[in-house]
Amino acid sequence: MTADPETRLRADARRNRDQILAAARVIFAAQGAEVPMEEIARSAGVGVGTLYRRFPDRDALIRAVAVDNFDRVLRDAKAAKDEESSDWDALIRLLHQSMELQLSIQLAMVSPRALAILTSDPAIKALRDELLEVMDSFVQGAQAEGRLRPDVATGDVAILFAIVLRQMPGKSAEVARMATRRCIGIMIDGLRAADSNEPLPGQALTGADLDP
Amino acid sequence: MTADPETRLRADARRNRDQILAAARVIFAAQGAEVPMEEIARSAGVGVGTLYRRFPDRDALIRAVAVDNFDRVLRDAKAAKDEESSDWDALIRLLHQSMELQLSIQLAMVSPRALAILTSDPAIKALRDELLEVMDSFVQGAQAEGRLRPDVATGDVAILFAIVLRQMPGKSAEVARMATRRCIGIMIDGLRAADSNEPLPGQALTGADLDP
Amino acid sequence: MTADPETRLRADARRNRDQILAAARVIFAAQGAEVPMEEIARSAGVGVGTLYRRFPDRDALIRAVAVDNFDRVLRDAKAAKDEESSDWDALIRLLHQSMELQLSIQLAMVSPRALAILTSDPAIKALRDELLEVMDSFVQGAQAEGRLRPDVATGDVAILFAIVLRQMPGKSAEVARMATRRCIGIMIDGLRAADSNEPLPGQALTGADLDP
Amino acid sequence: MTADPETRLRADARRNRDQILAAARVIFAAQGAEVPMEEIARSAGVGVGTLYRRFPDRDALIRAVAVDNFDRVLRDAKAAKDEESSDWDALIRLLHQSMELQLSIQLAMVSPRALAILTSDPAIKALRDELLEVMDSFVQGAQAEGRLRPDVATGDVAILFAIVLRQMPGKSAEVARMATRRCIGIMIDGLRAADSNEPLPGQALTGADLDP
DNA sequence: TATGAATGAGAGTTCATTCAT
DNA sequence: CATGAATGAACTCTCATTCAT
Repeated sequence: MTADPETRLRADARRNRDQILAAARVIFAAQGAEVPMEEIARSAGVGVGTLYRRFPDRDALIRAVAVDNFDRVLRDAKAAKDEESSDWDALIRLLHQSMELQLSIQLAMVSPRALAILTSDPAIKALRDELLEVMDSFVQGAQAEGRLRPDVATGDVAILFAIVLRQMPGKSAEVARMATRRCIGIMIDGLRAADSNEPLPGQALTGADLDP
Repeated sequence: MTADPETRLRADARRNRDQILAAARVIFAAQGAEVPMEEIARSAGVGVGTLYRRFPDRDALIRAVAVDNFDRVLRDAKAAKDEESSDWDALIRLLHQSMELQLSIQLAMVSPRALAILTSDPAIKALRDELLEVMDSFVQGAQAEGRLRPDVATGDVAILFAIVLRQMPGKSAEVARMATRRCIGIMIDGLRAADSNEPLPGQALTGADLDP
Repeated sequence: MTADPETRLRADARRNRDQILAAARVIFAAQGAEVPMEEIARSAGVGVGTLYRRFPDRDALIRAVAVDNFDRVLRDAKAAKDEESSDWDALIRLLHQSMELQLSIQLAMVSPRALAILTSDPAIKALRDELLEVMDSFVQGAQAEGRLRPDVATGDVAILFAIVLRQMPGKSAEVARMATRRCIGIMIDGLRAADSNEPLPGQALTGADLDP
Repeated sequence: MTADPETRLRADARRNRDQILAAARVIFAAQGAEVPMEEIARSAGVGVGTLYRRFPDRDALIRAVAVDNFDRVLRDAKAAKDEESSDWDALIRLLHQSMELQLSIQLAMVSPRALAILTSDPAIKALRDELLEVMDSFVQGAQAEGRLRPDVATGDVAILFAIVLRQMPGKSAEVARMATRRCIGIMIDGLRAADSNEPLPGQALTGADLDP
């Protein structure tokens, strides 16, 4: 009955792994996934050798960061489901809360390289699919509640998430945060069910439309 | 009697310059600004040396592509101003039409490096400022027409543009185009003046808020 | 308890550093300071990467070689001071002995580039100034002894050193060595105090005259 | 009876050739023989193409500059022979006068590359040999006159010339000129016949010793 | 096991030389 | 014939990854 490999790490090794992951998360979010490995190691307070012992190459590190990140968002989503009284409110809360998402997005959308890595990893695909399922329940529920416009599907909402949450480099953290909040507000108004809306072009995008 | 240096190039040099610019535009848009110079040269059908003769280094090439691009968008914006019967319509048209913008956005927002280059170039700043002025007239006009919600300013709209138009790597061109159009539709609905809107948080963002 | 960074290198790194310095010394002396870095690395038995890890760029390597070299000459000069019974003899010995000087000279006088690097480095300037001081004491002493002609100063002597010791490329080592020894002999005769000498033109050159 | 190819050049071509040669002489003397061809062309006021039409490659240009230069020195030497009343005086005059030599020296001694080119060109070898013959007559005559020390031969004197006349980069033209004159003075004193001289080591170096 | 040194492939850039205008 | 554009090999430097200490 051996446990998950990560579980068996010695305490210090464990600590190293966590520090590396935390450092990589911060650096990836701020500068993208192409930073020198040495910089990540330094910022984690370990040598490159240690980094490579834990993550055999850059891809593995990117994957680990992504898994960690999707995990957090998924936990957020489930909490929203449990704690909010309507699906519309859960959706809105997730949207407002998930700054975590920014990193997934940054990773997934900024470099074709990172994207290729992520979409080819089954563990990540599983997490993403699970997240899409939760969102799907939000979307359908909110439409049933009459609060989400009926001509969108989960894919539309996910893309809007992704788009709005992408990092805005070069703005001060202050401005970026406020701008993001305002954009989310506008987006939510655009998603709200309303008679005046002209129908959107094309077909509603489902979760499946987001694949490769 | 213009003496623009570009004008004085020999016919073949001119052709090469244009091909390089076109190739760089396509490649930057698809893969970001960090692609090997050799790849750009090859795709333009010239040797690296030629590329470097026209653009002394990568920064110069990025700048040239950006200038070219802002130029096009600015022309679009002016055409919209002249040909549409209301400012709201002009704004909508610019938004729908300016796929060109995608490249500016890609360049400006994807890599911190490209951003630094662009914001430090006065010619580009001038073009950007001019574009913001045109958009400002659209925004104020559309608000006067009662069709654009009053709690946004030009900065908000520009950021939404930027955000929505960023390339979505990894999706097929087909899906990406449709998704973008749908997102724009939702965004426009969110921008439309409506009684039901809750007020947005913070202050309306002006063009000036977009600076460094 | 010195903490000189060089002292803290791991044994193998230390060895490599020394080999690189030795190889560079030989190659710079033979071919000037513009040789491909790869050639230096190969001749030191390491990869380019190693060379660049120790010396961040060519300039740093040139500087390190120059410091090393001035150090040796300075040691020679001090030994001459301590061990010879007169200043004239010390001067003559230094002149005969300091084949080391050839490299400094080669570096300092052959390429404008190397010259610029060296004159802008304070550590090197300090060593050079210290060497000039020792030579100055030789010169003044030997003049007091009545054995060095009175119408020269340290700058004259230093320039003669520099000039005579410059490498003669293309001659066999054998011929070059002999030719240098003969030139030094002639030069010494020219420096010897003698009634028959016509006065030299201009003012005696001091060490200060050698600055930029 | 076609003339020397150079003679048949059209007037403008002739002018270009001369300008290139003059520019190259100046630049080689100041910066060595490794300067970009484009810089030479620019400074001559022609395009690179023109430079290459006249001189098929860099080696040819170096050779042409060297031939031109040896020519001048040889003319100087012959004038000295004709106009001075003793061989010693002719030798001294040549030494003082031949700043021209600086360029030959610069070319011949600074870069192994230039040296290789020069020693392999028969036209240059011929000129050099002719120059050595004239100097040889000076040396033997001056020794017969009892004014030049008997333990040197033409090779020694030529090497001293070469050594002393090499450019001193980094000094102001003012200082460099004065320093050179003073060094020549010391050297001449060292060459003067005198009882006090200790014999030089080794054998007197003849012109033949200067080969490869 | 952790560290940081060594390696070498590859990217950016320069420049000698050729060739179209 | 003059010009300056185009080419590509060579060089400098960086960084992912491996390996000795």
